[in-house]
Amino acid sequence: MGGGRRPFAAQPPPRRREPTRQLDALAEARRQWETRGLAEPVAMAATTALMRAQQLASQAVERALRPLGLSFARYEALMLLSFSRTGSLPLSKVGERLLVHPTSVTNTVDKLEQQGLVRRDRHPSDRRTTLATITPDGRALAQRATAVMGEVRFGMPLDDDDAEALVTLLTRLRAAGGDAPDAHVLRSVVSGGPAAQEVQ
Amino acid sequence: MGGGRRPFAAQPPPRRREPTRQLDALAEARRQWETRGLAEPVAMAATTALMRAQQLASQAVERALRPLGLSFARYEALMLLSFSRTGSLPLSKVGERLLVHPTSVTNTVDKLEQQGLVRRDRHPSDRRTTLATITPDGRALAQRATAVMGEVRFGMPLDDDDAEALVTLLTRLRAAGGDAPDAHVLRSVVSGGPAAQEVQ
DNA sequence: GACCGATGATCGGACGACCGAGTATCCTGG
DNA sequence: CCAGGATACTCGGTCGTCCGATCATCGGTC
Repeated sequence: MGGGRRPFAAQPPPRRREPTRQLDALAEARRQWETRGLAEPVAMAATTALMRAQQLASQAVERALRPLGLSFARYEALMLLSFSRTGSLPLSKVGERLLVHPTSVTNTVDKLEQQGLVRRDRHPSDRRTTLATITPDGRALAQRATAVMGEVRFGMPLDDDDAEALVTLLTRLRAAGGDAPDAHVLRSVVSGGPAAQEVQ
Repeated sequence: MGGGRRPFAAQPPPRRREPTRQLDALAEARRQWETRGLAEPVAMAATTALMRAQQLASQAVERALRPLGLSFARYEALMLLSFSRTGSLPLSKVGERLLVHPTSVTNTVDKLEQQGLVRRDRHPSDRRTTLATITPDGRALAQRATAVMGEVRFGMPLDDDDAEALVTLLTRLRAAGGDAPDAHVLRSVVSGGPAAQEVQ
């Protein structure tokens, strides 16, 4: 993280080293692709655009969160816990919701635990599973972080209309591309809708 | 990287451990956001969708490239060099085009060099700069990799129409969000800033 | 009740990207 | 000609993610 420019006002421009920008590297890449008759130029353009856009948003978000001692990954985990009824979830559940690898969850929770924002508890009945429980400090910080995230619009420079259109396209992408269900079980239980209820 | 599911056929489903999917964690997050009246729900949804989508595409791409011993970062660098007239570019140029931090370029070129795909040369006139030069092996591998990338459509599950729409939106995002022109203006203005503490 | 395939979490290792610093080298204004 | 700032690259350290493998536990089956 550390390139691009912070898209949003809020802060005074922090003097930092960054990859100097070129006019449009992506358009240039696409031009090359088409000129040379390489395969799937549109997909190529879409993927590279996707990666750059994510990079930009991610950088903006990480930058906003850093003063609070959080990363986006940890912030997400914290919010997830704060949404749960009891303030705690099995690590496996966290990974499932956040779509990250089990080892990443272990990692993230390690950090949050060191920071005193989360605690590890035993699961009452299943001794394999560990529960991550948000602490009062964790809740407090999550709230402050959410305020900050709102100020920078989550690193999303588009206005709500465009952002909504983006969500539509990306939802389609995720659906087509593998964000697929192992959810048969889950789904039937929860009463059919894609927008499932609170899963605990 | 190992989450999601590989959206494309090509390989036989490698039995691997992956974050088990849940129906739509993102829709759920948004529901929570709106229910609780938190700030900027649309931006939140767009950013999280962007990150997941990138993650999916990235995983698909990395997975396709791995058998060739390449990562997407290295593949991009290789293609960039292969597009240049002489097959070599200053490292700074590479970073600029690929929008990555100088240290990342050093890193990437180190790896490519170890693999014998790229060579480091002296710049004829400027002794500060190092040229990365693609080797014949590098060209050959880049070509094979491009074929593979075509087969998996660069990890892009959308069809060309949707992909094109996505490119349009993301281009707007990048334009609005900081993929901005070169920085001389900004630079000069910034000099007065006190120790850049970007506290909000 | 014992077996054996799933499941949950962790460890060690690898990558990519970043930041902060530090060393050369260029270049320009006085 | 030289000082001082800009530029190019590199090193050391952090973070997040993934993979492969390991260990304990669960749970269904025979």
